[in-house]
Amino acid sequence: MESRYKTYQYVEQLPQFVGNEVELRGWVQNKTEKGKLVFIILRDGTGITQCVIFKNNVTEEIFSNAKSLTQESSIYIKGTVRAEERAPGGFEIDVTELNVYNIAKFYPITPKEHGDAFLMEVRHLWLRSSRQHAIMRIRSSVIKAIKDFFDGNGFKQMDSPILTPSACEGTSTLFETKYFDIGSAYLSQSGQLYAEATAMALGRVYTFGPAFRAELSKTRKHLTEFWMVEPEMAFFDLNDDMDLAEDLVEYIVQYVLKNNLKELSVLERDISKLENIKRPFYRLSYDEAVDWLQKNKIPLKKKINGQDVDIVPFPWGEDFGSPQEEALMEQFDKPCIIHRYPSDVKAFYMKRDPNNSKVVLAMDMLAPEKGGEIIGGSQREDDENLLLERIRKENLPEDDYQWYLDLRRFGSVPHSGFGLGVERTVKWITGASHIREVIPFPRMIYRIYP
RNA sequence: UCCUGAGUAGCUCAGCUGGUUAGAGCAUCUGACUGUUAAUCAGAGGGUCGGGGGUUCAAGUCCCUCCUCAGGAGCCA
Repeated sequence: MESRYKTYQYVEQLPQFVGNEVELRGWVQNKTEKGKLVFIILRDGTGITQCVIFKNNVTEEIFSNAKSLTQESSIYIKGTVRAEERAPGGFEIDVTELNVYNIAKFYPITPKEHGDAFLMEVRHLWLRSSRQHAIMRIRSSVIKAIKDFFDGNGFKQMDSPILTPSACEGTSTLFETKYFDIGSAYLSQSGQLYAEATAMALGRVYTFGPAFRAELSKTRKHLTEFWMVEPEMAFFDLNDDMDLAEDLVEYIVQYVLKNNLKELSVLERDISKLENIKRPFYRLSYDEAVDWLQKNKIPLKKKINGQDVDIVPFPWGEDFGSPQEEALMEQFDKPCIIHRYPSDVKAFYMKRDPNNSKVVLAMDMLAPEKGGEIIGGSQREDDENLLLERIRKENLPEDDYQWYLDLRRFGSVPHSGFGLGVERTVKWITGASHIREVIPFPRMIYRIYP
């Protein structure tokens, strides 16, 4: 689509301008001087290119302006594009004109190494660095892929409320805020329940928005504010749900491979590992997973009276923690879905397995290479009485769930859905070591600045 | 919240068993150089050693306390 708005020439278009004059606008990533030469690495958001200012080719004023440039100063340049092997990226601009928008003073992020704590303090500037730039472009691709996938498969997007009257799942700690005279409102931890209602109106829907958890998690895979896409499908059973989850993840990874090879290379990501992400993925029932843990003597780590205790063999009925998930995933080179968990460790809205009342029709997708849990989903309980029973058992406020029970009173149907964590997925695909790197401005316990 | 670890220049770090005026590289500023890629070379400026208290003739160093940050656990996307 041709833009109606003002367009400029960009670094990413340089190959088509070799031998011609271009005008570029951007920031000075680095500058070195060598007598009558000034080299500038110009960054314009689409890429970087080297610009050379040779004293004899420009006016005295331009040359002295070039010498006075500092890291991250913003400039306009005009010059001729030339293929140049010695330059990063293979192209170089012979500069004839230079205008300065702003001379940056004392940019704090130097080309040397920095610690994480410092970089988080200057997150608003850190985003300009090549690694963060690459991650943000991949994040944008992942979101585009998600929307394309659902839009192309007959889904309608619906938006769930962010302010909610009570907990969706009843378990997590929520952010609370005053809501006029009505009392308290809570920031949503999931749009799922509302997506279920909308699926009964539109058939197949997805909700895509932020989720908030006030838990005191302090790990490299948790944020207090994160983005989640949650499809919900009427007339889908657990198997349909798992098929859809696999298709989605395959589509996202292949989309990124098709569109972001340059970024993946900046991140030094092993492409072959991503190329391998094609259906079918692996699937294990919880029972099979527990068998494997027991055979391989993977313990359950528990705290009993303040003492760390390893329980072997792993007892049936306990939920998996990071140590179990990581051990299980070491054998796989593709994502693995674990399904049919004990009902006691899963949320109240999950449907009981008709073949085994001890388990629910739940599924989690774990990513390889320590990607961890990227998807959690289930077939939903569609029987009014069984659902009410679970709500009472978990001591949830029954009144708040009357509308949700209505969905089971007026034309209840089998339906399923899942939630995919955008940051967890981007972290896995990019190979980032910490989730805070894959969202522009991470919100974590102990950090809300900048 | 619990466990572990760390705070020394703008940044990354060194600083021994407590002992003279607190050290380096990068960044900043000045100068030199026509091919730099984290350029190099010469010079300059830059410090409440996280805060407070204590021990001592003497504390960046030892003790107490508070603060901040990082990693892990549980919870989960």
